[in-house]
Amino acid sequence: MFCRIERDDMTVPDSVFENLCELISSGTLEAGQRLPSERQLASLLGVSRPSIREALRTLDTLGLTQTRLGSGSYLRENVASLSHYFVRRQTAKAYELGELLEARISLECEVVAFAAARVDAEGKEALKTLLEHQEEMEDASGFLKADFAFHELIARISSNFFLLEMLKTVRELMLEVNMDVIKRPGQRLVALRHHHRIYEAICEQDPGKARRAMLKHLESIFGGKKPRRPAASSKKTG
Amino acid sequence: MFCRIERDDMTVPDSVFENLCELISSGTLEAGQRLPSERQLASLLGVSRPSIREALRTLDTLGLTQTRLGSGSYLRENVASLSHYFVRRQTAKAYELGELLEARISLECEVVAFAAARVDAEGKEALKTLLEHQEEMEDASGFLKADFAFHELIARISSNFFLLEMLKTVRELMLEVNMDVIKRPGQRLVALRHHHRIYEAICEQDPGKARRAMLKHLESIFGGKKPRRPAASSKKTG
DNA sequence: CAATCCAATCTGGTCTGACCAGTTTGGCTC
DNA sequence: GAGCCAAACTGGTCAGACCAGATTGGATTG
Repeated sequence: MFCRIERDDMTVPDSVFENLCELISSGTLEAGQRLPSERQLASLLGVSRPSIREALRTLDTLGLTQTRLGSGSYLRENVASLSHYFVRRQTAKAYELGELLEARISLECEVVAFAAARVDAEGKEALKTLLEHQEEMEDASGFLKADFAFHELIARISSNFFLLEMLKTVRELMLEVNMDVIKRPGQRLVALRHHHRIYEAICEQDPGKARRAMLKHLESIFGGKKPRRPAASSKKTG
Repeated sequence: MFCRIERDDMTVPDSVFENLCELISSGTLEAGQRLPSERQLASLLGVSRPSIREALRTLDTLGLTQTRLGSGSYLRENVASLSHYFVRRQTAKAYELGELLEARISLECEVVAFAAARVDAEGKEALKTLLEHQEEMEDASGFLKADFAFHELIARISSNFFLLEMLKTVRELMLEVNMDVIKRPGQRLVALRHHHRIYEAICEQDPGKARRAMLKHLESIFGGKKPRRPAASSKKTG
């Protein structure tokens, strides 16, 4: 199961890191599962504990694992998210809300267009199920969760995992704002209606329509907060 | 200059990390500059060397610093780039070229539209200078560099640093492909002509035109390689 | 005097072994 | 059977040592 791969140009912790990455990507370790203890890993890989710790630190920094004192290192459920990276980096650089919003709108519109072009029967069915599920949500938190799921599913249907990750990152960075927005009275009904329009456009496999529906959705939701957005669609002239 | 900040819920390396981040973001340390040695830092902050090493490892992982054996840890010039993060993570997850290409096209088109809407006289002047500089480039490597600079300047003019970072990441991940493409005969002249069109559209502050010019540019450049792109612009119907 | 070379001394890389502080676990008590 | 407590885990931190690559400055040499 474990074997130490040695490359000349690589430090010991780096090679340990690669070993662990392989274990993760190969599926030997499953989401949420605990990794062997530092001492066990050190013994198994034939290196010292500090080297293991540095490798684990890298995994932690990249958001692949989470380490709990006295308990162990656990594989994160959501390996794909970039947010940890950004959160850590915010110390060095913070993004303005306006930028995030703009980025989100840009990405969502692109992604939904791809989704509309690539959706299949299964995808339509899944979207419909999610939509019905969201309608039943009573509390703001549950609604927001369903909202995330809806947007994420669209991104998955788009089949572009790079855009998916970017979008996920933006959304997670905007978590608080989303929570504020969703609590506004009447907001949920509006959001649901918009989601239905987006869903319909995707079902009709009409990228342009889907894009416009998404744009309208996001602009209406964040309308009160937008500080600037002079060129959202492609036909305006500054 | 240095002081150890202690928070209960934070580990020693984490607090060291924050300290160093502050030094970086405050500008006390400049790009390219060498950090104090591990032993010095340990002594200054009153912690052990392993703790310092873990903090430095985090900085390295985040791409903020670069550590050279026997020499020291240096602040990276390009602190904002995400690419290191991705490169490291590729061990756990790799993106397909098609996805990257798609993401790049999406992002570039959005960004250039914003740039066209927000450009000022200074920005136009800078673009022109870059363009003239690129025309003088003889070798493929230099041309590619100038190409990067042109696209990056557009992203900067767009004033959205989040999109800028994403785009930068995509571009760096596609570095090899770009190199291959730029070596094709006649490719450079075509690229230059397209760049001129984009430049003109930005100068006219016409986001739609800029977007179309950019789309044409990228699709023509990567045309031979594109595996899929059914919904690039906003008016097509799948 | 200038260029060269080499050794002292920096730097990071790694290991050992120890101790502290939380968490988990299993057996003991009630 | 439920609750509790201690032993045996786990990660967190430290000290000190040694190796290997990089740097530097003085001694050597042209």
